[in-house]
Amino acid sequence: MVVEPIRDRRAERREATKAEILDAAWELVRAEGLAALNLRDLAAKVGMRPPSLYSYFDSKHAIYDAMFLQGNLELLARYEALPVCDDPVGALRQGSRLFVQFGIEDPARAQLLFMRTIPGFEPSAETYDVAKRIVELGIERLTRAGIRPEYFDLWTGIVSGLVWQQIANDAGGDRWTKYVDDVVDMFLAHVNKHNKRGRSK
Amino acid sequence: MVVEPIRDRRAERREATKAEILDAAWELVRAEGLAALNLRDLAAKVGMRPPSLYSYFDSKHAIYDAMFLQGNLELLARYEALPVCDDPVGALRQGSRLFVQFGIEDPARAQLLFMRTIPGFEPSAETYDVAKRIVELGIERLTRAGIRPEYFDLWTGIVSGLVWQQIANDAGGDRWTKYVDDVVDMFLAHVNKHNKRGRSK
DNA sequence: CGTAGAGCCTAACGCCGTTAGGCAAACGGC
DNA sequence: GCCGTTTGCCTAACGGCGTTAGGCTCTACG
Repeated sequence: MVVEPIRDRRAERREATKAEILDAAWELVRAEGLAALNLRDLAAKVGMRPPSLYSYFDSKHAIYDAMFLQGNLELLARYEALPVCDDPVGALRQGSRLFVQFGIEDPARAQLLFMRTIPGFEPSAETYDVAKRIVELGIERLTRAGIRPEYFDLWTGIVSGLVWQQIANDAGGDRWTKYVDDVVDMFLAHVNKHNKRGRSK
Repeated sequence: MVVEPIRDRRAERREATKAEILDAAWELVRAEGLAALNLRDLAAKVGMRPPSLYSYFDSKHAIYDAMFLQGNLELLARYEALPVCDDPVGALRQGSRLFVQFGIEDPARAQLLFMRTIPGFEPSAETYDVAKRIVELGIERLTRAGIRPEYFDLWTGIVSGLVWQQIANDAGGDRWTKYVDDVVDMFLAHVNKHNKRGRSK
């Protein structure tokens, strides 16, 4: 094995510090809320002065953007780690549970990823692509379950609403799993009814 | 008719100015986003210096609170102005359409009223009561349609999700009316199925 | 007419994100 | 092994934010 160029060591160190900053940011955001993040506290948490953060991120929005990317990568990884499920309905249920679980377990992250509440923050094109891939995975599941495209928006709205409602009500426990299953059932029953009507025409 | 005491004239004037400030705040919030509201622009819009706003509101959060109250009163008024609908299902559909319409027509207002995205802002007890009354009106409609309490949360989650989804996707037109009707149908079908199963036990 | 207070002002404070500029340590070429 | 460059962090400061202190002016009222 070749010796690593020293240059890479530096880059590694740099990436490690970036990761440390992001970890601290997540911690602050979880504790105080998404919009309450501020660079002075963040810098203090990683043992720096505020302006030094600008060696690693161009702006506060760039930090949000990096967090946005991290969150989406995490979600994508979980989707891909899901055991294969041959039953299309089971797969839809599985994916929906994953999404709701992901949203509920970290409300601040859900707010960053799925709501647009920070004024002036738009995810960069690169990070947005990952978000798109996740949407595609969801669409794949919907399609396999026999749901037609005109219902996709309705479905995402319903599932997001579930997450939002659980977060807003500080709902504990795992009652949400029943909700998810209920919603999958009712949605499938509804679109199947319409599909049949459509076919019989 | 007795002459109005001058004292009341002053109070009237004061209330008028408060209303003017709130109107300007709504305008700014609609144009720039909820969190982008700032006292300097707001003061300029009503022809004052920023500190003068403190003669009318104790803080920026007090302004949000007054807006929160106004928004809820508006929604309540619309609910009460709804023509009476004897058909329980029709009434549920009617109420749901009203809610979604209300949310979509002013996303910033919906964000203020139904999401908790402003750090540190909690509606005061007084204003919160109005919000509760609205929830009760919704529950009344659900009950009349034969839906049991355990489904209330699920329903509010679904309807809020619809609003959120329409806002997030900048969806224009009135496609949402179809969505609302779809959702009402599927929800009723679902809970009726469960009701019957429950009864047959 | 004198006094109280309402309504608005200017000045300033502390916090925020951000920029400018400096200084020491680490690096890479000779 | 020395020297210029680069890196990583620093201090100082700017403009914008919400907010407070304090003063001026004009109106209402005894």
